[in-house]
Amino acid sequence: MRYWLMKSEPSDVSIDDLAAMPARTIAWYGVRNYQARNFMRDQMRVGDQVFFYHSSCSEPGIVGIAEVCKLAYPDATQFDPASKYFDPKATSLRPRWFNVEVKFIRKTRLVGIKELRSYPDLASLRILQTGNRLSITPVDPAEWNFIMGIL
DNA sequence: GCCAACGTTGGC
DNA sequence: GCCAACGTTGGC
Repeated sequence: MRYWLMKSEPSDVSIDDLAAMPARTIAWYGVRNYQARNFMRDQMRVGDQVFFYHSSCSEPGIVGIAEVCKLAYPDATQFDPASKYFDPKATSLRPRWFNVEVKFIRKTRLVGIKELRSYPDLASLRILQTGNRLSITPVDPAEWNFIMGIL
């Protein structure tokens, strides 16, 4: 089992939005970065644990825990001309984008990016590295355990 | 709104 | 394959 951190803009999908979904699950649609796609398509397995992170907002940081509940499959929005995620180069025979589905586990207190940066134990956390913009990043077990310990 | 740090695109 | 131009991310 692996650990991940997944960013979402709360104005798009917040942790509360996830908790309010019918089965408390959501398709992680809209990823249009190959590295992030590859993590979902090639490495994520059902049961992997996820830190849910709010980005591009007034209080960026970890806000909850989720779990991968469905393996990657083609992202439906790439085929929808009305979607902002439409990709004219994608076809059903050759889909370009994939998404997993995640399930709400629980909310946590807000662990802001400034606090995350304050812990030497988290110095190697991927999202804290300069210039890292990946919306999905792996989290080392040691990093996961450390953060679980400060929640 | 700014801007650093990317990733992608497309002409050559 | 190179690389300049462009678009995006995301904290501040």
